[in-house]
Amino acid sequence: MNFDPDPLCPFRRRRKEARPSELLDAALELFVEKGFASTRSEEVARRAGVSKGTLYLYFPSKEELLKAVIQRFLADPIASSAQEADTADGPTPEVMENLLSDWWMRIYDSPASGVFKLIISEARNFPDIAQFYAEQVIVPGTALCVRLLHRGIERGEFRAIDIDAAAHSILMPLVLLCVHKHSLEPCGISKSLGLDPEGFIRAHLRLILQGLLVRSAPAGAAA
Amino acid sequence: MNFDPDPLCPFRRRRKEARPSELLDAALELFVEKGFASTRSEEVARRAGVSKGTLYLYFPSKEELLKAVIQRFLADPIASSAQEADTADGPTPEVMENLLSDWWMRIYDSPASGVFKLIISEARNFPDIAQFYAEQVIVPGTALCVRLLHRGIERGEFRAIDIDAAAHSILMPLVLLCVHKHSLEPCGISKSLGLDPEGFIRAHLRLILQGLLVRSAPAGAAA
Amino acid sequence: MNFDPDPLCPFRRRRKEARPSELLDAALELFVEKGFASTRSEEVARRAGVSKGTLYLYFPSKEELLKAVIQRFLADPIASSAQEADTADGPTPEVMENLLSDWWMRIYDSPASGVFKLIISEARNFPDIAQFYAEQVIVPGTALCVRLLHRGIERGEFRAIDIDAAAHSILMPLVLLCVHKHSLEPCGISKSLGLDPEGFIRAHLRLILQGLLVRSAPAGAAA
Amino acid sequence: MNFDPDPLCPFRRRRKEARPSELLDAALELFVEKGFASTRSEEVARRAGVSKGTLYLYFPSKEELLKAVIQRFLADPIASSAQEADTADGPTPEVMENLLSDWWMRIYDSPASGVFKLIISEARNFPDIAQFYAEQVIVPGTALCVRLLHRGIERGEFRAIDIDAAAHSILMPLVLLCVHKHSLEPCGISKSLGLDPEGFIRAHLRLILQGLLVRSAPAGAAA
DNA sequence: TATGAATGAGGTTTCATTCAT
DNA sequence: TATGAATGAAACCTCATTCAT
Repeated sequence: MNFDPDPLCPFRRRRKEARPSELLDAALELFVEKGFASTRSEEVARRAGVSKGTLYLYFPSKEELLKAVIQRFLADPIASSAQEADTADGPTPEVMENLLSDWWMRIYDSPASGVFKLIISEARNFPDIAQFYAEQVIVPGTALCVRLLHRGIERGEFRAIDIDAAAHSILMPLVLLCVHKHSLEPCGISKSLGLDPEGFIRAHLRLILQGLLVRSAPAGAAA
Repeated sequence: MNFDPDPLCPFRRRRKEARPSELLDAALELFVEKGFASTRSEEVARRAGVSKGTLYLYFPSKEELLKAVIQRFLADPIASSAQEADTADGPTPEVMENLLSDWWMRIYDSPASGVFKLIISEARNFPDIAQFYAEQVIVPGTALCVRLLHRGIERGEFRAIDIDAAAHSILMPLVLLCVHKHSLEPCGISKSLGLDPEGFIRAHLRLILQGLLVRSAPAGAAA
Repeated sequence: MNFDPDPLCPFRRRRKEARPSELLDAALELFVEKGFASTRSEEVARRAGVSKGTLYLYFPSKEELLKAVIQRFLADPIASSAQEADTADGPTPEVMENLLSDWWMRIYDSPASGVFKLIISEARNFPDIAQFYAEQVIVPGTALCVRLLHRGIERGEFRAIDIDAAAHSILMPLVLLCVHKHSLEPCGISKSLGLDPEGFIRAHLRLILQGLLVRSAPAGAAA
Repeated sequence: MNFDPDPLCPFRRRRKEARPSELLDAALELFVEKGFASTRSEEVARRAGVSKGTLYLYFPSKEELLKAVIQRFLADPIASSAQEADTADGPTPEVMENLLSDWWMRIYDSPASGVFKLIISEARNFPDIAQFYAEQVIVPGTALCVRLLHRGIERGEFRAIDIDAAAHSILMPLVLLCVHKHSLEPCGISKSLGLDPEGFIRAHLRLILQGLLVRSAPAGAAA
């Protein structure tokens, strides 16, 4: 019944090879938007422009699709971009303020920002996802930050604080910013936060650098 | 007109009055643990020690149960405790370090800490919950923090920084700490953070107060 | 705990004895209104002014309640009143027009009229109800009608038609009138019928008596 | 733009197009037999030879299925066949006796006869069904009858009786005959009626035409 | 006798997954 | 490869019935 002599013309091949990616894009969007359990697999397929059955040609189950989504949107943009931060040069405070904010804004603006919300929501139902997240994001992300703090301390730019705690003080608001982008903001709660992300990130880093306390007055002061 | 014998013996009454609370406790646990959509209503009932039907005697639907959970665990422990913080006295840095960490540890230790994860996960599916959270938690929580910052600036203790941004720099890690308690930690990822919550909160607040930079005062000073 | 020295004061006794009747009234109303399956037993209890449990003190199940409803509203008003019709005297056409329409209007105006709808709806689910209806209503009702027709024929007032068929021609519209009262009319369809019941019944009987055809013309005619 | 192979083979298409009809047939049978509320949707599916889920592929809910049943079995066989009756010719009494009894026997013998019982039972629960019935059946059905009566009167064949009332005297027993076919008869009560439908219909129409009264013509006449 | 909290079987509906074409 | 009709397990919710008080 099928006379098609060329079952893989260039066009179809391109479509075919793009399918998994289109499905992953659609799945990320929907999983972040509605949660994993509340997203129907048919909806993912439809948003990717294919039918329900086709989804199952590429992913054996909805759960495997979730894992593929995490894999795809975690490994690439976060871990890879972390490396370039190490090549930075110059005074560490400037590196932190500029490079860190640029680095995170790329994450914030990318679809990967939704992965944070997704993982928070689904971690307990899929513990190996949590494990994967810890290894692929938390470890390299904090390591990047820790290296910067180390450098600053060694260079005499930073005080000798608790490096691990400081890394989290620095990064956690950035993570929550991504989370809010996909949870509260779509509900119109951005006003409550009152902050544009870029502005907040820079203000945040500057506050971490300088602290709240009034700078040592002419004569000795400060706690 | 009513000749019936006492319609509710003490025992029955006590059970009846306790039921909603027991159901809400069970529901919070499970909604936080597995997510709203993945929690079967019968499971909530069973954890509260009653049968499926009994749940529907007290809440007309699973969705209304969710709303009641949010209402119960948001209004009471978070918003109310925020008031006492205002009565504090003494140097603002100390108030921040002591009172703020105590205040938040009470939240962290209470079952209400799970509400943060729950709201992040469900906000987009139930936008009025997001609204409620903004009004009941974000607004009073940041207002408390903003008042403290104000006081510090007016007293000359704090630099004149962007108060709103600073409030978020202070609070967001505390929120994410609660979120992690219910998402990553149960998966055994607490080691990655490498920090006990109380220690981190104090270190975090001290970092915010003092900043990273070495005190470069004209004459030697600074801690 | 119960000090009541007189557990059956006159008032309570009266209530108690009235209970089954009140429950049957409420049950008839609701079964006719919503159908047996769609009526919740609690609703019956509430409309009778008692609680759910009390219903089960008087009737062992919802199904037995239905049977009691049928028994109560079938035996009494229909079968009993049929007897008096036999005592009538005078020209049979007048008896039919007057007595029959009075008799049926009493049925139509009584709550028993709803029983017709109820039985039509539930007969197949409860075949012994159908049997009971046939014995208690159809048989005596048609018998009454048959006797009247007999009398008219014997007296030379009526033509010698098929008596059984004629009885049904006479009675069926009266039955359907009762059915419509409880099915279409509450939906505002009375206008479509365009007839007040009393007027229709008299017109109907007169038509049956006189027929449609033009009365035998001066010279012989008619089919 | 669509390179997919034929999306619906003939076999699948035929099944798909037949499904709704098969489901409606099964639904009518069961709704008439057991009532709407007492019919489980799975039972409808099974009688149509499909599974529970398939039913919901074609009808969004049990209630919509009911409405589709009414629509299907009302518009087609009753209203449409009413038109042909108007094309009749010849003496009106004969038209009434022959055509009307044929017309109604077709209704009686078709599955649509059950719709009368169904509507009587469910009208109050679904008022728009009652409305639909009034518009689609009562109005055209009585209009057909009214036209016949009109013609008879204008031609001098019929006396000038109350046309609307007469139409109901004619039609109501026919309707109740259909109702009984699906309520009492399956319970074995046909004997009480003692009449085969066709015989009764003809006897009924003849009685309506001729009346009960003996022809008291000046000169001898009458059948 | 009367209550109404509690139960759980059973009904409606959804949706991940399969498979014939 | 791609489709979408079909399935049936499982979820939500209802309600007849029980029973401790």
